[in-house]
Amino acid sequence: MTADRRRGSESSPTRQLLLDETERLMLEEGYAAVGVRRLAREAGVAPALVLYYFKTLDDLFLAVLKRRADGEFERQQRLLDSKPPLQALWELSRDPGLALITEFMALANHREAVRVAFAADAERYRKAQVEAIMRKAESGLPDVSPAALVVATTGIARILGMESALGITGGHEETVALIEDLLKRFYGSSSLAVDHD
Amino acid sequence: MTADRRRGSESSPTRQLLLDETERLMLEEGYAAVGVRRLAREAGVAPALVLYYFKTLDDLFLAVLKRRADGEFERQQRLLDSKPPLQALWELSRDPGLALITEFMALANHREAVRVAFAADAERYRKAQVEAIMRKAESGLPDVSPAALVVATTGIARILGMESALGITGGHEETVALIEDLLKRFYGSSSLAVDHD
DNA sequence: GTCTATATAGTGATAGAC
DNA sequence: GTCTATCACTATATAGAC
Repeated sequence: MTADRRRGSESSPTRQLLLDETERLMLEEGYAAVGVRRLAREAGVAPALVLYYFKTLDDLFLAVLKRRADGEFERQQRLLDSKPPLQALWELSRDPGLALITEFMALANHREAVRVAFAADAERYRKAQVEAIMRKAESGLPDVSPAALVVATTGIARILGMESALGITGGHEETVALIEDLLKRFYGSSSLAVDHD
Repeated sequence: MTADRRRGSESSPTRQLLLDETERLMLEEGYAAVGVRRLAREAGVAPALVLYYFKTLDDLFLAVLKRRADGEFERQQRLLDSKPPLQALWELSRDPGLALITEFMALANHREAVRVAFAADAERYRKAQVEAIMRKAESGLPDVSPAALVVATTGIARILGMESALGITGGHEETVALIEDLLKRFYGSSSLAVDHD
């Protein structure tokens, strides 16, 4: 299973370094900044070495996506179980660290292989989120579809993040206040001070 | 004012054709498919002619954005005044024709000139939307910030469109049902059957 | 207003030496 | 596992003929 799409071992330090630098480049300059030569320069290796570990750029992006998705899924599950799930979701989706997701969303529009993998991950995450809501459904929860709550909550959080990145901020404060007020009403008035880190 | 960024008259049929083909390419294959050679081939002209009308690719994208923004703004204002504004906004933001906006959003991440112009347009649209809500604020409207309602309504609609384009559909039906139910409660139970065209 | 021809630089990817 | 050298192709942009 390791034979034809990739050379080198999965645990190779160089390979990990290339994945790290790819994530950094995507976050700091966008996915378009990631190329064989540029990535090699950032990592301090020869361009051909990038293609030794990742036969194509698709393979590189897919590897970044996979490493992220696995790690983040576990983090999500932990948070979903540690506090009211909708509130956990709101905080998770507003985490600036999730900017990489936005970048992958854009990338998915232009690379079919990434699109397929990204969509599969997104559905997997969403399924787990809906299940967490249903699992912990308490009396305070309104009589609406858990799936709709998940989509609306994460969707608004992500739109706010995307717009902010473009310098669009009109109405953002009011929207954050509205959502956090609604969460407060759903879950009672425990502190909702969101700390991102 | 026509001198140094562009040659050719603003009403030139060839220029209009290039703008049309750019929009079509962006919608069908994404902004990355738009280049001097490709666009020229699609329009059936020589590559250099593209650069005769648009000195740089930035100028081309900016011209597409401007032509769209002007036309759509008028359409938005008409719809905002012809029916309950939040409902108008929901329908407007779900119009598949707005997929071009998503493409520009992605493009804005990678072209500073486009980012600035796009952000200015977005703030202008949002301002007009909030004003329409306030202008027609009726008894049925809930006691929440009009700006928050605008951001949430348009944001959810746009996220649904973006996800659909990637093949992510989990929870979408439920979300549409939730929003349309809320709109019904806000505005009474007049027909909400959405017709996109 | 439209074209050909070209300049300069970039890209992803491969072969093969070490 | 890492390198140099190179292939084939694309990019934006310009100069100047018609």
